[in-house]
Amino acid sequence: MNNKLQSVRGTHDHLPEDMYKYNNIITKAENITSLYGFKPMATPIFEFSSVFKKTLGESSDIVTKEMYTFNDKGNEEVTLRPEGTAGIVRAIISNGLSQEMPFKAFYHGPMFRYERPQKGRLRQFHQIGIELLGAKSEQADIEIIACADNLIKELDIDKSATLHINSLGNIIERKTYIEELILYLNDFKNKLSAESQNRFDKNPLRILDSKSEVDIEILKDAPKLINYLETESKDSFNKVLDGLTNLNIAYQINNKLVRGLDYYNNTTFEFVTDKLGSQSAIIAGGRYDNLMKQMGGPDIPGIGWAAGLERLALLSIFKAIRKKTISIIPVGNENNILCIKLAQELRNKYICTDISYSGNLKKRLKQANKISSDYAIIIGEEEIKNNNAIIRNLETGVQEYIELNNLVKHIEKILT
RNA sequence: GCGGGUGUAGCUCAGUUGGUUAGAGCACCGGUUUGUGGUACCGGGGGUCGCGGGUUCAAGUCUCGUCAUUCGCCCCA
Repeated sequence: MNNKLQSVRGTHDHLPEDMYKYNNIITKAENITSLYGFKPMATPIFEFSSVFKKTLGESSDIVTKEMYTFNDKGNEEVTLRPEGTAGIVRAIISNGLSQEMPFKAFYHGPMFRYERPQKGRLRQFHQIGIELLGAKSEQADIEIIACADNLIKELDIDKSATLHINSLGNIIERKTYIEELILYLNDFKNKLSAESQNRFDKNPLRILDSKSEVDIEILKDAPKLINYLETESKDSFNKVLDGLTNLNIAYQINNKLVRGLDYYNNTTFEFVTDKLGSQSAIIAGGRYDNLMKQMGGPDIPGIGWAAGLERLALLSIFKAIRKKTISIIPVGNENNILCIKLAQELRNKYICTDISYSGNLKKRLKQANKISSDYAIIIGEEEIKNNNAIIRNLETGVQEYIELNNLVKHIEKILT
């Protein structure tokens, strides 16, 4: 195999079969989110780097080592978007849409992260997401999670996904908690795993979801974030949980769930699976009440989620719905014009029509069979002479002569 | 970024302790008297064994590097 020509590491070609599957998921997502009032929207694939640096957190892994950043010819520093939320929020500020709250956006498209590729983890991957701006109410949290749950059920992957939910509290509560956590962990600092020791200074919250057994053991008696939430945050979290219960959405409180992006607060959730190895999150999101203000816009709260298209696709079973197809087979070259006109007529009636380009009758029938056409229409000299065409059922092999004038109507009839 | 596995035809894989022109199935193309496909039979094309060094009389087989992929860590969708 000559592998000189290959796509860049961590990027995949989407061949027709993949596209059918991906488009199916995107269409379902668009339909379901529209039931909740989300409107489609798209932002550029790259932004000024500051859009991401400011929002994701200077110490986050995404910003420090995973961004595709470069200077363009005008010497502007730009970055291929590593996620969708920052761009949507930027667009809302840029376009003055903060007058139209609440604002509900649905988006999908490629994202880029320089990571080590693995199954379900690519350098160019695709996300589907929604963002709801301008709603502080827990109703928004509930609705958005319900929407994700709905999508998962629609894709028939609800049996392989579990909803994990947590509350990060507000900024002040989290700050107090982090201080306490550091105080507690300080005694064990040297016993922590190497990664966690590293996180100790950079982002201690992340130590919570360490998989190291030593860390887990140490964390057993660590202070819990939930105990540091004030009444307001606690009530809010309980309202969200209540709402989910009332909607029959099963969840698991996971107080170790800490999202890697700095802009989250209060409700944070993930739909996780155990079927994709270490890539467990398929849909993840949460509340980001400070993001817009932090970006220099008005003080408007937000909440949203993003789903990994490739991960959803790996979990879902999809069979493309094949449309009935007609193959038109001209015999000899004299009837080409007539045949292409006929094909056009059928296509105008929304009937999938294939017309063969070359070969003798045998080869053309073979071709029709290969693309699994339902019927073949054969038009040669003899047929023209008699003003008719052969219509052959490719499944049964039964064929009959139909007058050219009635051909389109006849085909419409047998296809229904 | 760290550690492990894998890499032979378009696809799935065989290739014995390193030894002559590298195989199979599927797929593809052609044929079985040329105006009838799917089945059957016959035939054919296609691989510098991921790439680059090294060891050896001799390497798909051993070794090193590299690229890709995959698993775990990390991170996350």
